Amino acid sequence: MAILCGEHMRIAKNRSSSALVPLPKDFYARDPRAVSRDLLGKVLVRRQQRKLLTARIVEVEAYLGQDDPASHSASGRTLRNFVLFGPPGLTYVYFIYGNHYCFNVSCLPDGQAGGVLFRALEPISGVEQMALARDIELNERTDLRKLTSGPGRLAEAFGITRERDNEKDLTSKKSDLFITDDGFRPQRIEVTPRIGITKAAEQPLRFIIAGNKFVSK
DNA sequence: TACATGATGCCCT
DNA sequence: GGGCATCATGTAG
Repeated sequence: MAILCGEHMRIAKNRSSSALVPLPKDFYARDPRAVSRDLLGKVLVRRQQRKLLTARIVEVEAYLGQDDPASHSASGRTLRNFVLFGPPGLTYVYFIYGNHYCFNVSCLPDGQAGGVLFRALEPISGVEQMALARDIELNERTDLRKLTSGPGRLAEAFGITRERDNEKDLTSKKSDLFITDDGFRPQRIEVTPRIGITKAAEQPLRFIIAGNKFVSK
């Protein structure tokens, strides 16, 4: 597949003999800004039957919790957002605009609300499965950004739904959804205001790998 | 029980 | 660049 080229090819080869290890709970038990920055360049992994879907994290947003007016946890714990108040490293998946799921991970120690929204990924493996899930025809002219560039798109490409994945432990070795470190380090990270919000819209809490073409917008 | 709204994406112009 | 589908959720009444 053409997507496996350059840096990705080298890393894929280096990694092929070692096991895929989920990032530990400690990684997520920190301020969402620190987690956001350190998530850039890591790899989201989905085990799906016999297939392995992997993609590099290139764009995320930090949501700070009860002091952040734009955060779902701003007005306290509810049936929808309870995961954000619980232990770190758990998925928070919600349904939005009657159409899309958004995929987040809880941060900070148990009892403190906060999380990171995944906004864009760069596919590494399982591109055919992602295209199938997104109902996109795959050929030499396909713009691969349509697969995973945007929060709703990446959730669909990875088959992430609230029913299936909410409150899932991303740090468990048994999980079919987790994040791993393959050694890749972004050259440069940019920080910008968050996308699509009205409250606290000016705060620089969106983190992107500079120059990566899979970043949304 | 009713209603307003949204951490989006797609299609049309 | 703008309009709009579509529904789970939270909150008001």
